[in-house]
Amino acid sequence: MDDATPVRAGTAAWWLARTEKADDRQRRRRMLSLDLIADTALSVLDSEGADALTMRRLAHELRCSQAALYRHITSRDELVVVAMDRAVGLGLHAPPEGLGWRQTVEWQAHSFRDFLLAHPGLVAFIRGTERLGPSSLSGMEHSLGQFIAIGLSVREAYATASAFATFVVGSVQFNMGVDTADPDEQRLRRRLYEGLDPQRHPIMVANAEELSRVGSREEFEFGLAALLDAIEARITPRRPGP
Amino acid sequence: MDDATPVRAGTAAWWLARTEKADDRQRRRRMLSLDLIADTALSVLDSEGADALTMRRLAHELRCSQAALYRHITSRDELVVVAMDRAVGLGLHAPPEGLGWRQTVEWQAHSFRDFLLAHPGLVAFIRGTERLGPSSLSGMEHSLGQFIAIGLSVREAYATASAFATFVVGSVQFNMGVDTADPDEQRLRRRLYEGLDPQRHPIMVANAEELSRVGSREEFEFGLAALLDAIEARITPRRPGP
DNA sequence: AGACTAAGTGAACTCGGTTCGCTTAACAAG
DNA sequence: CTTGTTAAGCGAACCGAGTTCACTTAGTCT
Repeated sequence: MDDATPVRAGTAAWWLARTEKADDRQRRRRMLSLDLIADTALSVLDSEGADALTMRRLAHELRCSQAALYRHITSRDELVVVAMDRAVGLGLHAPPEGLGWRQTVEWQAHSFRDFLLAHPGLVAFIRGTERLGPSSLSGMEHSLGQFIAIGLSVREAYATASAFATFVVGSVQFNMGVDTADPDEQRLRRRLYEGLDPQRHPIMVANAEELSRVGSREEFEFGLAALLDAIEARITPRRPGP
Repeated sequence: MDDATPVRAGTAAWWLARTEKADDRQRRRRMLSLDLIADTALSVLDSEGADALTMRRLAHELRCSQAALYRHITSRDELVVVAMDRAVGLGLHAPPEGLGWRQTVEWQAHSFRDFLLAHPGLVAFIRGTERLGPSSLSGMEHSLGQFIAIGLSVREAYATASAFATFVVGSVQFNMGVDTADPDEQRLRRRLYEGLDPQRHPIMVANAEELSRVGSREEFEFGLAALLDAIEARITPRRPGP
């Protein structure tokens, strides 16, 4: 049997296989469906985080047995991938029309970040375009169009869009679970910085107070502006001067 | 008992508590020590990935019982945090002296990325500075110094350094487990792009061939250059024009 | 009506992390 | 040297996760 090849969930091969047999499903109709499972998984994921999403919990929520779930998905890994794409399909919207490219990209970046912050359970599972479903690629498509329209090559556009996605994901992942605006958290961070070896970390010790108050949003805005500036710098030389 | 507060491993509070009682350890000497455990965990992590690192496996490797591990570590979470800091302490080196700021930062970014690629098991556990141990903060300290030296405020320097770290982490995390240079992988990606709905993804369908060949390194270099350019622009706002 | 097959079930199985009560060994004081 | 104290370590369990298996149920198609 040659189809025993272990196809990792979310890979290109996997998505191909899934879309190919998508129509075969739902002929025998019962209650359970892939979408229903994905939606339920998503609601658990959002309300109680990644750890709360267990097969038992999901089965209980759907009032079916655990084993029944395996008729629609082959593993928990796959479940997460499907739920992720569903979330993206539901939660990621196209940017408003009529904005300039810079504002559009900015809008997308913020929108993507807000989306991830709204679904903290998903962040850990995010991977690159190789692991995204069709829904997840829509935002990418839009970015590509924008970047190509302003003069980047297809290749550059892809690298640029990926860089943005990378940065957004990194930003959220990097600051997962820590509320940098929480005064208690700030105080702890200050004490941590102050307690470092002044020989090895002179700056952090000296500026503990100030550093403890820099939030994750500040860092995000800086990086975002930097990427935008870089694009601007890259396309303006080719523009006919004023 | 007020110290029953659940202190999450890796948080500022946790590191403070740990350093405070660090000297109490190792008085009664036996075979096991925190460093030994961390080193062993690391070697398992590096050679066989995050999933292979189980308490049973670790105990077997150290030829002790699982329960013995809990004399030094209170949970698997904590184990990972400790191992991480140990890895950073061992694997992250200071940049060579005498480079300009731009080259230094570039060196650091590449060094950090290479480090993460060399320890793929660690990436999933990376969090922001709030969750880093003293060793992990050394690179940050160096960056801060550089950025302040070239004219950024402490606050800006921190946001900037964080943005770099964020981007590096995001880049590795985003492309975890996918070898973009692998021809098979490229072929699959191309087929995936080609198979998309041309209505919704016209650009990706039309440029499937080209897109499938853009690697993760390309994206990384673009973003890195962008961040560096942004700093340059920020510190030389009004350079006397030619 | 009967064969076929997908959907769903309940009970297991395996393998994680973690806890419990116990033993062992190092040290300090008498 | 003995003895009390305490940290280090042990074996065996416990609990909860993902997954599989043999089986039943209910549509669908001759």
